[in-house]
Amino acid sequence: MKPKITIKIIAKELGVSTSTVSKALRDSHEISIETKERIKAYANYYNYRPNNLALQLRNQKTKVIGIILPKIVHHFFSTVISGIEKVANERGYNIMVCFSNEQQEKEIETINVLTNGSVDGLIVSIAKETLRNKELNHFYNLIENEVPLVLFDRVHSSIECDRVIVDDVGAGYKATKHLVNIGCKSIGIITTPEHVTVGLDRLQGYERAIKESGKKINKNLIVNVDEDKDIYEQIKVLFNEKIDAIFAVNEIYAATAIRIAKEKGLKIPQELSVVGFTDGLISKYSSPSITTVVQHGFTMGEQAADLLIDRIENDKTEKAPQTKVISSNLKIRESSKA
Amino acid sequence: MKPKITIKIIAKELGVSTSTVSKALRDSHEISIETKERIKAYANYYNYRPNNLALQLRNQKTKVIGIILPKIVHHFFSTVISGIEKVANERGYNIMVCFSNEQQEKEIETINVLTNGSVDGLIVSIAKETLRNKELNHFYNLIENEVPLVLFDRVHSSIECDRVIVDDVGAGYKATKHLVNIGCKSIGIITTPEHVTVGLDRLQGYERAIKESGKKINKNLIVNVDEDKDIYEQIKVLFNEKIDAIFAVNEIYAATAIRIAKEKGLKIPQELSVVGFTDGLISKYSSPSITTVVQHGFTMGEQAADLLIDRIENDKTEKAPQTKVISSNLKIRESSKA
DNA sequence: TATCAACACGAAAACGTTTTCGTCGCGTTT
DNA sequence: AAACGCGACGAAAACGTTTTCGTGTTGATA
Repeated sequence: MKPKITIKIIAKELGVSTSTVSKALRDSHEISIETKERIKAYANYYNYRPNNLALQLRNQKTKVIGIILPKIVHHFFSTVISGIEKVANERGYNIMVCFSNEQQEKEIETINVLTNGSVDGLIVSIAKETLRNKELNHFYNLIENEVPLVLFDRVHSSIECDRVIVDDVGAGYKATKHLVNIGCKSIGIITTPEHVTVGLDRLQGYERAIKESGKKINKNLIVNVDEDKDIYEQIKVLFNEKIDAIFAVNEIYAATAIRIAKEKGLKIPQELSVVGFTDGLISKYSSPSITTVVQHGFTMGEQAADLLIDRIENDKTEKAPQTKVISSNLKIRESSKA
Repeated sequence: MKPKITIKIIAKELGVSTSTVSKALRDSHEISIETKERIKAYANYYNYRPNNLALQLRNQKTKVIGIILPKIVHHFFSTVISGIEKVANERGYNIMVCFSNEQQEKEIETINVLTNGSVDGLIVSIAKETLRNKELNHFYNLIENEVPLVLFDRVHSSIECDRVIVDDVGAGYKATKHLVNIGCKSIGIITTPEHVTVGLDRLQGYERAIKESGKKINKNLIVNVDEDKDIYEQIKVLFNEKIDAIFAVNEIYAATAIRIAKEKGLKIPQELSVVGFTDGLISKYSSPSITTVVQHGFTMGEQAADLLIDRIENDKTEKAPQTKVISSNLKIRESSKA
């Protein structure tokens, strides 16, 4: 990389001091018109651009926000990034994206690296392993050190910071209620292990809707998928039960369920209705297209970024942490008959 | 954000100089054992971590690589990021991800921001608008200034830098050949506008395979999709022709074609075989699952990162630009009969 | 006792900015 | 003629490191 032109060089070449150059470039009234012209012309000719690092060090702010996600090859998460980036960009920030790969160790490491001056604040969705272990010290430390932090989607109530979440309970309720409304009598649910809060919440919504319809909760209709094992086989078990509907807490589970149903010769939606979660490409393009709870990931990203940047820039206003609940809605498609 | 502890503070508190603290923490032999112990204990107690910004400024390197992509809510691109991140992480780098949104203006702006000291090098996939305009000055400037640069997937031959590309011609050939082999007589292709090189290359492979099979190229069987208009309608036109197979240069086009085929009552693969590109979730989970050219995005990301970091770290070895061609292979699924 | 090496540490520069606070010279005012 | 003000610029500190080059003290050696 060729060395870039600096204020120092300009100063030396033009026989003035660095202060003069700096002031001239910022159009200070302290500098005479002629000198300003001379300096600007030179700077312009050599395409001078101030060095970011130096500015960041001097201003004690980076104008960068760190994002830590469990993974990225994932429609919802990449959509959120997209929303964050839009707002960040509008408000003059760049984003630095890192992944925890669902591992606590990497999450901790990444937080450490980023908070050593590389970013002004953090937007995080917690890794599964961390949620399972309930080892949240690295987050408590962030709070302790007053690092601007926004958690989204995968959050934890003991971490006192701004949050952006989906109304997962409500969404689970809506999805299940829809199935009840179209006449389904025996509704199964495919969800995550209990430590993943989003899955737990959606399950709660499911249970409320079931009870409301006057039925009891049947444990056999609840599948908690352990992603370390074979997903397909775990879901298949559900088909041993007599069911006429499935609510899956994500796209993959829904698509897998549909595949199994087809293999079993079940007609969708005539014999089995399916509702998924996350309005990704699978739901849209698979056939039958899948009724889903749309999560508005882009909006979540936007809100998270706004919350974070507000927090960064209004350090004075020690406002209490906010929680933004993004309401989800059902997009009804072919997999559940109207 | 609470002020972090610095070497200066430690020095003042312990009544020594900053040099001593710095040396002690790096275990220099110049410092006595006792002093080292004292300083380390103090630093450890207060959880001292060196400030990245200061290090970057001093070392004149950031250990950050910039990534500029046309978009992120896209299976292939997010997979590439994933590969880049893996290697970057292993080799001690962080990634800063930005998007051009396919717009030349934003691409230029982003390049400018990132190269003002924020990153040590750049991995870019060129925006469609840039390719259309053929305005590549911002890339020529990078080369001129010897900024380490790796282009992937969407490249341009006039930019002299390392590249990682798919053998798009070969992939297009393989896909079409497969259709020919299974007995298809009239094969349509759904591709991009001509300025997108990847689409053009795949078309070239298609044409070669068609000619090889002893047929003429029929212009009516070639659809160049303009993404600013309605994709569905443009693809629909192809169905006016008598076809028994379609090669689509991406997942969305393939899925859309399948949808239209189903609406028209065509059986897949009995009456129409379909081959897509990019082995994303749609291809895998849609039904029928779609035969696709798998692009190995993860590998591409890994290679791109390795090329870039090599370039960054071996500034001395003025090696000629390399081009890595990642060969793709066909994953045969239900949408094309064997 | 004078010399020298080794030891343990500090001063200062450097990375590239911005900003506060001089300071010099010149013209105007009383 | 002395005082004052102002225009135009420079010196220096600051952000947090690392590293080169001193320098003062101690103990051993000649």
